[in-house]
Amino acid sequence: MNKISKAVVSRLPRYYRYLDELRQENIERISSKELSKRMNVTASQIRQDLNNFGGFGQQGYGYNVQYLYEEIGKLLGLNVTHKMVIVGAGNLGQAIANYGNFRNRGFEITALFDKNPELIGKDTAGGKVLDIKYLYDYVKENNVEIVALTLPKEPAQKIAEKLVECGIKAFWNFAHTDLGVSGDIIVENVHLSESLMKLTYRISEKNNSLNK
Amino acid sequence: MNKISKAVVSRLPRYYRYLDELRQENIERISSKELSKRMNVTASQIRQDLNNFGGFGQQGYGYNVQYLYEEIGKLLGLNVTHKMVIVGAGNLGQAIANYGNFRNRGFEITALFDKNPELIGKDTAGGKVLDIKYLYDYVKENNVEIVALTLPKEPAQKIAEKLVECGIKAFWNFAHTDLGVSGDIIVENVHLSESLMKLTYRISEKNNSLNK
DNA sequence: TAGATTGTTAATCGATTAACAATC
DNA sequence: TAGATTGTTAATCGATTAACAATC
Repeated sequence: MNKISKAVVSRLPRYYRYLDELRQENIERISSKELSKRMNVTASQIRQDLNNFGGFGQQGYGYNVQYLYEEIGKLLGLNVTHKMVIVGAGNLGQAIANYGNFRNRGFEITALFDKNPELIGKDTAGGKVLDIKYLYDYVKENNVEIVALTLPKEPAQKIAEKLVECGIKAFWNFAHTDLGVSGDIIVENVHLSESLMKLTYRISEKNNSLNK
Repeated sequence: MNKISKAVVSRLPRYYRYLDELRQENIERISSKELSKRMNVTASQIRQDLNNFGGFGQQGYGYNVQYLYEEIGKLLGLNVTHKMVIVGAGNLGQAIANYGNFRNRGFEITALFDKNPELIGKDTAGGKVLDIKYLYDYVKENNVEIVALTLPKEPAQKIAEKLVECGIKAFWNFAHTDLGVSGDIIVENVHLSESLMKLTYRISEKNNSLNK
């Protein structure tokens, strides 16, 4: 299979979300044209995107909602279980641990880690908060696949490096830094402050154009 | 000023972050070439991006770090105060309220809102949690500019519509839905589950290529 | 069979990179 | 002045849209 472009991959979860909604509305089939109207994109883009992965549709019919939903789910790796732990059990770490939908989608959060004694022992929907000193043994013994980093950037960087040595190959990074880890390690960043700045950029832009 | 492309805008916060680090290292000037090495982008892209907004550099010298930092800050609207409230005072809402750096960057979080009586009255760094029934009067009386939506999608959609009627023009949306609000309303989305799916896409992709 | 709609090729558009003249 | 490095134009690359033949 050819390398799929980043732009296409980043649209897959949105297709998945819309197909889930269609499913819940008991809609059986949908054409690229109809879907394009719902999603506010071009029908051409939908067909091009899906055809990167082979033909999911049928001429004259469109796409079967349930089938396409499942196929995209497989592409997104949602047909297998992913073991994840959370490092940093503050509000953000707890928010992720307690978000039920992750579990429904095959994510198995089994523990949180923190150095703060007041948090250690606390119960969440994603398991107990453990002392961070047990982190490295834990990930090795439990075949953890993904580590979510919800802590400040300096410890995040150090801990990530040690986790790479323990064999971790995928990070969901909320720390405000680009983790400096080697190229074959997967890092998906969520930079909340950068998102907020994009919002205020657009506010300023709008204000400037009004005062022109 | 011509319309700046989305791709350029989305890179500005990252420039801003790197310039802040340079500043803290007391580095006075930097060339596009040096910065490109640090940031892992091309020097050409940096110069092109910055020139969308006018000449911030000087031939033979490069860019003055402090000056460029401030100018990008202005572009991002960080030179003015932004009043924000948070709707949904669960872990995620509290995480945002308690994140100190927002305040340093000119964001003024003055209250959270929730319908849950157990949360109402609770104190955070972003003010008290108030009963959601006071939300609409509050935003009107306090000239709130941005509303962060950290609650499930159904109430998020309804509340957003009512807030638009109250004059709110910018949403920072964490609900798993594309807010259906009119075109001149600014919506910046943070879809955590979509981010996590992009991560697992890359994990599957990698596993598939190993088993080929 | 006729109509609908995909899969896919071709055309367009936009973003990134390269090159270099301008200038500090 | 000579060297360095920007600002900016031109070339390349990639992504999106349009068009249409294939086919259900």
